[in-house]
Amino acid sequence: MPRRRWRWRGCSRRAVRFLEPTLLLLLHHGPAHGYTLLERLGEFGLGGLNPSVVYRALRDMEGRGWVTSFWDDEQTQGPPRRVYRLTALGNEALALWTQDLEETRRLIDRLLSAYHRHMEEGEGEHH
Amino acid sequence: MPRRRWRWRGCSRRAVRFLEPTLLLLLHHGPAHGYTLLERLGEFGLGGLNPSVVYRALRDMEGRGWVTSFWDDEQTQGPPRRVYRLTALGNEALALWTQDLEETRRLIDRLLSAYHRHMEEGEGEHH
DNA sequence: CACAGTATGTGCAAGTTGTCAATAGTCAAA
DNA sequence: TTTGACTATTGACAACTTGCACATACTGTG
Repeated sequence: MPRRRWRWRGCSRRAVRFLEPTLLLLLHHGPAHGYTLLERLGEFGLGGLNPSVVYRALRDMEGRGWVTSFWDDEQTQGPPRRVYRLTALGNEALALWTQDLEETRRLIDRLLSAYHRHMEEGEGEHH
Repeated sequence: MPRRRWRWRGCSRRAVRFLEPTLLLLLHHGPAHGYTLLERLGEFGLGGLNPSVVYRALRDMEGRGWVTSFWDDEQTQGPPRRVYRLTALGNEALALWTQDLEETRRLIDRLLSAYHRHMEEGEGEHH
């Protein structure tokens, strides 16, 4: 019963892994509504994520004290909106996340350079 | 009930995400035993993974036709060992994986450069 | 034989992610 | 004034992934 990783359920597997740091980064620029954040995710290649996933991530981050939220006073076309604001703790989390991202990038670099090096030597043959 | 992402159960969360391409890369150098692969993972920063995870990944990849396996004839100190060998399909999978890794790296780069750029401008303040 | 080390595999609990659908407000056309 | 479209947020559940504990089995040593 092999797991079917290749099916790539839903739209994105990689995207969600970077959802949290991206949200933190967006909020680092200033408070924002969930819906706005959802739209701006596209700028970082995380477009097309299911809204539920994004809202859930925001609530989770609130649970950890990384962000706070309150209902917006202003009237808009639609139901009341929640505004999220980064906390000091969230700011630290962002810093930790960037370290994590840098490590991840080093890992990828090592992998890719090993791959390309071996490709040049072996002419792309697998033995 | 916030999920506790920060607890980082076990040794590694990031590591498993790069397990498959790393195994494919190692096998690209030639056939190998699971146990050997397990040990060599450390070279790519994936050390300390639970053996079960690695063996399971290998069996899964076999299920997808990326690798084949057979029992080693040679006697060694221990039970018979399984030898894994990359298939042509696995070779293609590796190529696809590297594309995926390159995209991921671009994504990380975008995120990190946005972070650092904003840090320089804003002097590290979050609003 | 008991035990340590090598080598692989199974099962399940716990956690994560995707999808669907519910809710709820505003606006505009028919 | 009902219908539909768009804005916003949330809850519940199924499907999937991962970690851990343990099972198995073979070899060599005291």
